[in-house]
Amino acid sequence: MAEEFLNDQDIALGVEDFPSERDYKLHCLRHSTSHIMAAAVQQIFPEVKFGIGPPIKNGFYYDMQLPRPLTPEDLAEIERRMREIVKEGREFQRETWDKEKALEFFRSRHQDFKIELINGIPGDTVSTYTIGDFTDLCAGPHVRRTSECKHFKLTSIAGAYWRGNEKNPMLQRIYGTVWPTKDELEEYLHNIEEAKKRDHRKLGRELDLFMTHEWAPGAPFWLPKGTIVYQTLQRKMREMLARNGYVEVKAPLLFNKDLFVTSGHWAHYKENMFVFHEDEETYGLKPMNCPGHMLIFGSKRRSYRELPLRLAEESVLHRYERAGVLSGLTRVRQFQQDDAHIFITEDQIGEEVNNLLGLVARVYKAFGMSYRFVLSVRGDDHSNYMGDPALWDRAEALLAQALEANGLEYTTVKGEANFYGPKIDQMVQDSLKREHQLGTIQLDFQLPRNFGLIYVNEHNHEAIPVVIHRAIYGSFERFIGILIEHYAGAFPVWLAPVQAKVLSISEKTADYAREVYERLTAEGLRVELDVRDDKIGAKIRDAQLEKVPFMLITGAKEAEARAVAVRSRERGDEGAVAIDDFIARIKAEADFDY
RNA sequence: GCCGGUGUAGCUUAGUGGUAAAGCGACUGACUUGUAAUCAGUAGACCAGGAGUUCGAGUCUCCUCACCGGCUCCA
Repeated sequence: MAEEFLNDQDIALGVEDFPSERDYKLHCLRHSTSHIMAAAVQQIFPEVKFGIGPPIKNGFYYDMQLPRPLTPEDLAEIERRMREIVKEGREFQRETWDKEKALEFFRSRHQDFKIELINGIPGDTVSTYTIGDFTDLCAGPHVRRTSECKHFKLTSIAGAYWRGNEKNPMLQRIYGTVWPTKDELEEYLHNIEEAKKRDHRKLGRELDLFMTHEWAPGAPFWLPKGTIVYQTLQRKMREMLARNGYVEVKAPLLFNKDLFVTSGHWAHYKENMFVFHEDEETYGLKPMNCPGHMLIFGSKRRSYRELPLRLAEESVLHRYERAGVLSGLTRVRQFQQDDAHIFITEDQIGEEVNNLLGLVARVYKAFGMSYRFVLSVRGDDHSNYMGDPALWDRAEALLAQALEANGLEYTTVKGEANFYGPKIDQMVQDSLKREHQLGTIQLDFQLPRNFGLIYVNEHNHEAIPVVIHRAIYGSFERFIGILIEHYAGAFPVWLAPVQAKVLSISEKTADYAREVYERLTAEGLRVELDVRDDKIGAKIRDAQLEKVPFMLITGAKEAEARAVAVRSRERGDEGAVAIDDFIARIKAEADFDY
């Protein structure tokens, strides 16, 4: 560890908790810059009350209560004062104080949040760090001097509840980023700009994939090109499920509230449902397919010989998401899932979850997407969950075993389980590295009991089935949103809304271009025709911006030879080939199954 | 839902109290083109919606809606 960099007392502090020295160094740098920001804010607003100011991925933030909302001009002024503090090269001075002394100190400065924090710290002492006239409660570690923190930028202002609880007061949060070198800072800012170009909301509009309208918040319109992507994903998934023992059903979208009372959604999920009244009855749009599938299972006497019974459904679902959380395709109110409910015996859980994890791996491999698994288990307060704690223990253990049996890395998160059971979620990142949940495998010991579901086992006894709720894409909407960003809009041939575009050199060869277009269309390919009175360069530019995989240039030479000059989206001019040869090639590329 | 911001032509933006602009796109015409933008012309906006202040509002105030960045919550 560079001794110049760190505070003497901090050199041994916590380094072993980090995967590398660089991570440790970045942690200190970010945490220290957060203190510098707080010191600058205190100069401008002496009455500020500080919350917490931790380092985070790529930067840091500090939460604070201020007399008025911050403006972008404030950020510039804070940055200016931070640069002064950096230039001064103030030393980070660590001290250990008795709690009494700390309480007195922060009380005299009306730092209510710090007092709350001190009271929550075990032991008799706390540590503080001082840079010049700014002293903060802090466990450390920090860099030696503020001059280490040169390459920073404040990035945004946001609101955040004190201690993350929406019943607590909302503080103002300033986000910033900081790096060891100027180049790294610039690279980081550049990468963010680049990532914004891949934003699915921007590309969705530019590529005519989907649109939204203020009269239907949270409900995307799928335009012709987006609908091709949507339906292609549906078709490939259906084909795979059909090969893997699933049957598809279509249940109603609108149900009497009694269904949801029975399922438990009325008690636990009503706030997220669209509910209305008709004929003195209360109805709800289904937010999930599971209750309908429970009715299908319960509609007749079932035998163990029917299990596993895998009911798939892609119906439209509605969830009332709070207005502030809607976002593009990744958080919507109306969507479809590649949903299925698998009814099994308790003995079949391990094998079924194993098989499912295999399907998941197969699908995601097709897109080359990276992901991680999260095992969500229940929290400490069992009253939030339905059913016997012993059943929960069993369910949680079975999911962990299946992950381990498949050699999959996962993290366990307490308190994230559904009210009816634990689950394995699959997380992926969008282009800005924000994480989203896609696939999910949820064990459920509760819902079948609520619906009184039974099957007759091999001993002619009645038994209660276990249900697995599962989706591989998650929702089509969110999956496509992620996929657009993953490919930056340049879909592979099998998924591309337009697989090839025929471009005529001039009007003289427009007839031949049209002939090629009709020939390819008749072969079942998705083709567009551009015979505008424009230069070939302009047509290529447009097709390239539309991210069409193949441009087929047709001029006099090609008409003569019954050929097309192929230009690849990725590789440029590939020369002329016979029409039939091109058809064979593109069909080979479009031939695809999970 | 909460905090902050934004909303001007299909898209990207200019316009800070006095007659709504530009580029791209669209349309029309000319050009007939060989691998990322040919030229010219035309049309297109009650400035998100509503209320108010003012002689006068895209511009100031208030309310509503949508969107963006976060928080909380979740496919």
